[in-house]
Amino acid sequence: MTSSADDGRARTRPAVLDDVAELAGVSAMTVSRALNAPDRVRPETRARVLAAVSELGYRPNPAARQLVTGRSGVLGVVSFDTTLYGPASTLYAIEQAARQNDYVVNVASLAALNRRSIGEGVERLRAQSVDGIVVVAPHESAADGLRHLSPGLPLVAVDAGDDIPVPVVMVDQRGGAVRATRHLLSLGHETVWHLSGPPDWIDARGRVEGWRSVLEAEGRPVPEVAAGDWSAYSGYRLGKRLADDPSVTAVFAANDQMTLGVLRALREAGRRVPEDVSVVGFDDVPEAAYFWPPLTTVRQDFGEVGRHAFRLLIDRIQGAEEGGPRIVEPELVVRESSGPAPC
Amino acid sequence: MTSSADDGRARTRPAVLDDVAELAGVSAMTVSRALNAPDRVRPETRARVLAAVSELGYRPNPAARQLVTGRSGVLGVVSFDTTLYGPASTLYAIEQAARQNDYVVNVASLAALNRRSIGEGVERLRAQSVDGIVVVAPHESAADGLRHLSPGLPLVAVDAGDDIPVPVVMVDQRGGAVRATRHLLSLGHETVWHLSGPPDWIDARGRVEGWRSVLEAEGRPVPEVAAGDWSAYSGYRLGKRLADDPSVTAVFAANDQMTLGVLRALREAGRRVPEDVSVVGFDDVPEAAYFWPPLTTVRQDFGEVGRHAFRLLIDRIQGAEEGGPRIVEPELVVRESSGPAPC
DNA sequence: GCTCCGATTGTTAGCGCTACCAGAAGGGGC
DNA sequence: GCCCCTTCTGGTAGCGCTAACAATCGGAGC
Repeated sequence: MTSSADDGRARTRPAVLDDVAELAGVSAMTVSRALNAPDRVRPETRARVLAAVSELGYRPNPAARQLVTGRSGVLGVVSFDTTLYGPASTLYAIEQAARQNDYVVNVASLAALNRRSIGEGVERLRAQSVDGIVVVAPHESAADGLRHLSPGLPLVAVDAGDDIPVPVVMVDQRGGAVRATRHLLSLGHETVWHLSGPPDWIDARGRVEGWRSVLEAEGRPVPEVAAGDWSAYSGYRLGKRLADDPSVTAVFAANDQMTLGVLRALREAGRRVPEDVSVVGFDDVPEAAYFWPPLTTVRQDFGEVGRHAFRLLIDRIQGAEEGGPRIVEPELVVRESSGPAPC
Repeated sequence: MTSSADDGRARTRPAVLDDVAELAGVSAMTVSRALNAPDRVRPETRARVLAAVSELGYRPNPAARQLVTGRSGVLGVVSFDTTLYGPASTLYAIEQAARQNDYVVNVASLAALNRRSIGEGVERLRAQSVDGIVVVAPHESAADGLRHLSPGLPLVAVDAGDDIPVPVVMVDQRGGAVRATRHLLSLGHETVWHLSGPPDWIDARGRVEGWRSVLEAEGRPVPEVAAGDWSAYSGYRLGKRLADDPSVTAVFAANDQMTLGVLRALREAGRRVPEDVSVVGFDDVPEAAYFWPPLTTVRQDFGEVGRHAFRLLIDRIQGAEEGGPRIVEPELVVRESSGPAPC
């Protein structure tokens, strides 16, 4: 009865728990329970409460709840350049998984990539009291940054190398590169040239290692590695050099964008793919099947990576022990850019 | 003095405002001011406070602050599939702008696109009490969803059409399509075929309109529009049909991915680009310059879009009047996929 | 009939911070 | 010397919620 005035003045301020309690004729605590622990309240009571909730359009105030429970229901994702296909896909998968588990996701995209920026990203999220953080930054500076973080916040890293003190989800870059290189050798090529990503990126390194290990194991010549920056432009620039060398018959480039540049360089030099030169990429971006020729490449399942990262983080938040790294195996997708070595 | 025990037990719980106050020998209120309104505190006092803050590693509790101020410092972004280049770039720009203004960004990626999912995305963010929301979902269902939202939360839409009750940032899709179409006509082509995006997407519609308006104004035949789904595959499939029709000499596709598919279809049919057929895309994704041939396309400045959206949202949050829509003009980038009509 | 138990609801206190109002201290004007 | 005004600092209360305990009630068990 005392609130009848409220009805008159229409809804001037949003409803709070007490308003619901009053309307339902119960205590605030009961409303709280009806919402958070339904089976600790008699069904009729709960029905009355829910009716009041919906009549008033009540929304729980997360700040108030967090203040007392200490949990926010927010996860943070720190990532380098979420414009790139890999990070964007990983972020997306994390976000989907989070939603299904009633978490929401805060992002901190890094414009630069160095130890400081990682730390800043983490701090920025921590200042919002997220419950945990996924760091997606497969760069040596990230590994470095992670080693110097103040502890106390559940944290998971993606592709950050295995020598860091946090649980990690990794794509087996090495294995992917091994598959790509073996594939080319099995087609009869004498050896394989590699255009790598930036050497300070963890996954670029893994791909170089995998490629090299196969050549060495097979006793093949190991050509010098040229490093690009993941961009199609760098692939084009480095590809031009390879195109001029008639002994080059097989190229493995560190990602699909670079490969696109290589394809263009080869074409401009009049070398046919795959008749004269075979080309293999990495990632399997959605467009790769429509490159010309359709690209043989190594598919990374970023969705899987994101889901693992989420799971791992939740486990950490709930206090589980730190397990070993979760490894996601990439898969060779053979299309038409690779073929038998020319005679 | 009363806290000397704390030092002994090492840091068992995180420092709070009172701890800082005690260490600095001031009241909690003064600490709060030193941190939030530095010029309302004597410099020496502030220095003492800051020293105490850093000695204790104090971090303000955002939940507590929000509870009393009513503001969270969090912005929400609702977007469809942040894996796509456009949404990802817009999100990225918003995030960068937000960071520079001490906001953080909470994402809700939509897996499906319909009125309900938009509403759910907004509700999910609102339940976290974000200070405002940007909806990046250039789809008619978004416009629809936005019309049915409960009010009271600052909201800005990106590319959502101009008939909705929220401020909006738009790329002038029509203008971009006009430029692309005029460019092709100016090269001597009799008319231009269009492969559109899904017709329920606002920007797909704008591009169709722009294209059609030029043809009609110039009195050219208006070929039937075939609608794809933005994917390279759909471009390929529809492109095959065009490739079989020798009267087709100029194609404008609704985005760069679809254009990639078209290029492949043309090549498979033995039609040369640009000698036999000219092709123009839309977006200017980073790879477009490395397609074969390098793609003439219409560049959208997603960074600009994101920055505008952020600005607009902040203005709304601070209670500014709703201005007209902000329009971002796209720009034609001429490369080598378009050339003179064959004689 | 009385005790005891579980199921249900209520009461109290406090999470960490800032708005609001007071009070104290210092400086200028007469 | 006194008053007023500005500058700085402190006390009090309360934001909206839930943890922890207390209270109540109906019925089972004897």
